[in-house]
Amino acid sequence: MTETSIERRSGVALWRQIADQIRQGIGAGLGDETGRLPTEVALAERFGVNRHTVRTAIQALVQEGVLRSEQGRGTFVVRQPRLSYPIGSRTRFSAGLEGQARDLRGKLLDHAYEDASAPVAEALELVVGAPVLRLETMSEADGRPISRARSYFDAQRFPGFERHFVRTGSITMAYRHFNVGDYFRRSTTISARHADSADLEILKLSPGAIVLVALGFNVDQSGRPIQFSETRFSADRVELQVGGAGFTV
Amino acid sequence: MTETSIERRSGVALWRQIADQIRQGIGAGLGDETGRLPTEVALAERFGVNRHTVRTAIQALVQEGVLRSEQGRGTFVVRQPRLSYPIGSRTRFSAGLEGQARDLRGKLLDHAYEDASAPVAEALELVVGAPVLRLETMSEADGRPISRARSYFDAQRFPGFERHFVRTGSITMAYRHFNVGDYFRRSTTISARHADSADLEILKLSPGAIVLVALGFNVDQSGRPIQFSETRFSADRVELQVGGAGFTV
DNA sequence: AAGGATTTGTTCGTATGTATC
DNA sequence: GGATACATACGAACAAATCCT
Repeated sequence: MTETSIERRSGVALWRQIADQIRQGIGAGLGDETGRLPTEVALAERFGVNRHTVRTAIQALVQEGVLRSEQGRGTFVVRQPRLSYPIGSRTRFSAGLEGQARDLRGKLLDHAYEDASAPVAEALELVVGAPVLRLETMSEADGRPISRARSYFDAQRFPGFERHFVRTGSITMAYRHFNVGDYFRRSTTISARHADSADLEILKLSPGAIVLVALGFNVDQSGRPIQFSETRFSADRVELQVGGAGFTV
Repeated sequence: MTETSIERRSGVALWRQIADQIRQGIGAGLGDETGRLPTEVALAERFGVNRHTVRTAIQALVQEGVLRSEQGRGTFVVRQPRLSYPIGSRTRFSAGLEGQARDLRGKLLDHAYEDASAPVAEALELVVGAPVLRLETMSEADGRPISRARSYFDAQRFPGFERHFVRTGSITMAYRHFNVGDYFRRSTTISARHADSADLEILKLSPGAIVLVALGFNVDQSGRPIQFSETRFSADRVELQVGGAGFTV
């Protein structure tokens, strides 16, 4: 379903283009049943480049944890299927990924009380400058970084929200302390871009990696906005699932 | 909401990274109300690079049609807001983008009758090797390439489907000739990756560009699968919208 | 058990592209 | 525009680990 091709003088180094193609190819079943890649010489011939260039690409992917090289034996795919993250009216981090990973956890990286900027104020239906809580979080599945998120909450309605989140490790549980028993995802807007330096560090990606960006907008049972967030998923580790698979749209 | 950052020794030339950031920044409102970019000197300072490097980036974007430079006046954004493509149970190309562009059209690039591969057969609930129709299409909004898609249909249920599509320019209309009055999007799986060479050519992208990949799965009113497709959207031109904005989830 | 073939790992040198000043 | 520094890519040769006969 994907053709291989390399563009010279494109501003993107050949080794990076090759690394990207190999990374893609893995999802499409590159490598035989044992997970073994073609030899470096074969790959060099196939891409029309020197063996060194292929080696640089492979080293980047080894660094990333996608491949594993063994002298004398070959280079092998480290099997790590992409997590499927459900998006729908009941979107929640923990509930969606259960069964796909043994160890799921959310971490609070940072938090601050700020004055709402125009887009944040509009999303939360507050006035510009109203106090809001900004939460910087990240999530891991079996030790692999999956996503990072920046979320905004009405600081007057949810004072000390971050403490409840830290104690329970869950947004859903933290809401309970403010009598929000249930809540819904009103809308999600999905785009994609290159990872910035903060993404690279937090999600442990290599330069040039892609992130899926989901702008989410949650409301409580009465339809009042309670959360506005931007979540960035590592595009190599996650796909977003809308509908199907027996969950409520 | 997005930090600007440039990575040296990343395998991506600085001018390309800067071009990517400017392209993204345009969607986020970079440039003042007249669409004028900061001066080359200011941009160079902001990105921490030499002015020549910024010039190379700008020249690439001018070539791409995103910017326009005028000697003595400045560099200006050619306004082209990102289209918002709704994804839900009633996902249709034409209906979703109405009002966002004046001229919407779908083109048939290629078609062929083939034997179903394993994943296609599974999605359409056919046996492996059953005859299927493969359609290669693309779509444009006001002359800009928006997406390309590869779709599979049960060839026995929809013989000559491609002719009806060519005549009407619409999948929805083509279904009518086979007594499928209505149909639904059962599920959509979204991922992102670097554009391959076919993407670059068909969508008129530059190397290193990102595509949003949506694996979609349509069923008729009785719940029988009727279409399986992979659509690739230019991530710079389109965002995907799930829920909200007054359309049925 | 021995040795040749295969495959990855390392080290030279050279040319070109990218970015700075 | 020209000089300089560094990253990228190529080519050739050899070392080290593994596999197969």
